[in-house]
Amino acid sequence: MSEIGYQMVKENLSQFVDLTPSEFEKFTQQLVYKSLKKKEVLLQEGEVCRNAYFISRGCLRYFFNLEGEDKTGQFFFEGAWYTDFESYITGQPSSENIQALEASELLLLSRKSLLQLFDEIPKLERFGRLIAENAFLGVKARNNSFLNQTPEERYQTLLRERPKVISRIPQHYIASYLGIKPESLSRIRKRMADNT
Amino acid sequence: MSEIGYQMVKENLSQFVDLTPSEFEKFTQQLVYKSLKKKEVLLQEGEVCRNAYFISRGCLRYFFNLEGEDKTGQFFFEGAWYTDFESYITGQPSSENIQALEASELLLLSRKSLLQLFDEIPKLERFGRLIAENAFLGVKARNNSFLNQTPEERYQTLLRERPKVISRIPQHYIASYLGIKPESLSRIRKRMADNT
DNA sequence: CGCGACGTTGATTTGCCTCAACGATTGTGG
DNA sequence: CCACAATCGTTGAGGCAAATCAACGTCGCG
Repeated sequence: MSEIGYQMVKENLSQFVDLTPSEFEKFTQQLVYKSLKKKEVLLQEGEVCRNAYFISRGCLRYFFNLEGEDKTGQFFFEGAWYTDFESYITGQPSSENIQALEASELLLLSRKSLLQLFDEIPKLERFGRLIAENAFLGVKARNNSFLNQTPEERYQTLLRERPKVISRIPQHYIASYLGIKPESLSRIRKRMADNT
Repeated sequence: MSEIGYQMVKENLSQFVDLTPSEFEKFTQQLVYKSLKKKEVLLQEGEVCRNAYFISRGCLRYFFNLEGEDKTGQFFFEGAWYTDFESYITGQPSSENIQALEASELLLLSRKSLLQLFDEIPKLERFGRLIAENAFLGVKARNNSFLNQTPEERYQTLLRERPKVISRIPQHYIASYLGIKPESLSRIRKRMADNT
């Protein structure tokens, strides 16, 4: 594991739980390094998601493939964890796809390793719970954005609150995330530019 | 607590965790009965959601109020638990409203009581975790419905998978849940009837 | 260098929204 | 218990935003 990745995991964990150096060591020993090329697919729908991914560099998205069309669920950047919880926890095949949008470096934590760590370091359960709670809040916020906002408003929220998405993600993926077509996002942007 | 409510909680709990009669007794002793009239509001946005609600009779919805208009997040029926997790856990003011859509009977479990029960009956933590996991899956499924389906498809899914919603919830609330106006739902129904 | 991916623009269609009106049903106060 | 009012669902006309289909320029990568 790279020194930088090591440091990033440490910072991430310390937000949730206080580990001694030796406990932290135990944690990192379970992590498996994986590098990904741009556009490489990490998990295909139908496969079981056996790992949680810590992104030490790059970014991921998860998406659905419907009738040949991609629908982006969410983007994740360096410093974050992602996994398909449902598949990870239950061992059922995943219904989503996970893909790197940039050349990325990941640290993989298998379900098996995580459960073992829970045994060895009980206070890690707190980490597990807080990660799950965060995931819940994120999904619910996204829900509310669909319920309460128009596509244009969702785009403006993105501009305001997640500049990384705007600056690093190709526009047609953003459209797919907003639930509209690339042409429509192009026109929304044009409209907004005209009204300035 | 009514005998029926008692039995329903027992059935609910037994899906998640195995309690001895005396443990179950401890649990039920913490529950507070509350009855609600049709349309009565249980929690207003801005208030802290201090209780989880077990619905022993009737149904609830949670909704947002935007510019005088209601946007329904979800419906819940007898036999289910609901609470605004974010507010319940953090103690922050809730941004949603909770309302009974029928005359309902609830059993309230305060955050304080729950934490105390976790201490007394450690295996209840499992119940807490599973409830949270279920909630997560529910929210994510709803997310996917917005991302992957048209309003008409969402309505058809509802028809197929949640007949209780169709038969017991007034149509304009269903429209608000689907993210459309009552007039549009009426037209969708007409369209579907014509194409039969 | 050439090809494919990406973003833009135009013309047209489609589905939902808005505003308005109108029965039917529900609920309430006298 | 009835009469009236409010709520609810439906329908019509017209507007608007996104989808669709098509074309085209640019950029990046092999």
